[in-house]
Amino acid sequence: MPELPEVETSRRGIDPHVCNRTINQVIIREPRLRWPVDPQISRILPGSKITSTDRRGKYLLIYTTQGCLIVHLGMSGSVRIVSASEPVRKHDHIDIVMDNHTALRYHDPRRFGAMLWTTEPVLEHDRLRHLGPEPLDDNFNIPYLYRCSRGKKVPVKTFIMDSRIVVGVGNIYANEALYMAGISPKREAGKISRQRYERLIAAIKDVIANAINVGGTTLRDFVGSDGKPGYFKQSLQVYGRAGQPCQKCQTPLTEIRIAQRSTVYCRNCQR
DNA sequence: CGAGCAACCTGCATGC
DNA sequence: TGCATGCAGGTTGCTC
Repeated sequence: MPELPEVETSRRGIDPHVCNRTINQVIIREPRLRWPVDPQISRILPGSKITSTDRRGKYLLIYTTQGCLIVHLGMSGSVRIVSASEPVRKHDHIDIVMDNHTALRYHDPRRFGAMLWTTEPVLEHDRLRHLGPEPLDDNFNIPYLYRCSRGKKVPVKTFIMDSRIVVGVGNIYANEALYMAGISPKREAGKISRQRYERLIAAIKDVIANAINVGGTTLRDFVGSDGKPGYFKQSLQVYGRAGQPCQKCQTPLTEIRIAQRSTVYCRNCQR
């Protein structure tokens, strides 16, 4: 479910419901996420106030007067605002209960996600320290990406999915951006010209910005109902379309695996 | 050091 | 109907 646009959509959805609320209780039903949830937070957080939310890559940041919760949704995680009395479903692992009897409820069947706690400067946290620039930021630009790519032997798809290079480009958007840029996902990152990286950067910024914008229109549903945003499916050009004709040249789209991830591309348009 | 890949989990679709 | 298999939007941390 969650790539960067979904995380941003979630953040925007919960923000007005959590900011300036005081935390009454933290209920940890299942601490075994990607990393164990610090049991101390059930003691520390009650009484403190949520001051703001932010996002770094796919990490959702919830700042409080005592420290910061760093939330990752993994492959299957979601957060939503519920009435604190709403019955829990399977995989509702954590509730942050607030003073108006609502709760921020964390749900994650596969438990690849995380909820970390820090009282240190957040961006220096071990999980965030090594992250590359945000894809929509101006410091994700041609000189930067071109320089990073030199000498890299990995396929360009693996390269742009590396969070040390740029954050937030997951499997879906990597496939889409490479299609938009006309670059084969298999091509060696270090052997791609500056000009072609220019196209690729534009494509990455475009696909992510569009997904965030569309996500915004279904924001209320997303938060209220726990449903998938469902926005992207219509606009996807290659992901999940193996065998179907390329929209530009009608060649059937090819599916291969790169670094164990499903990769779909047009072998005619993408070189 | 970089590159490749197994591992962490559950749910769901598919095929026998 | 039941069971085995393979796949899924992410990331870390092993090996070589």
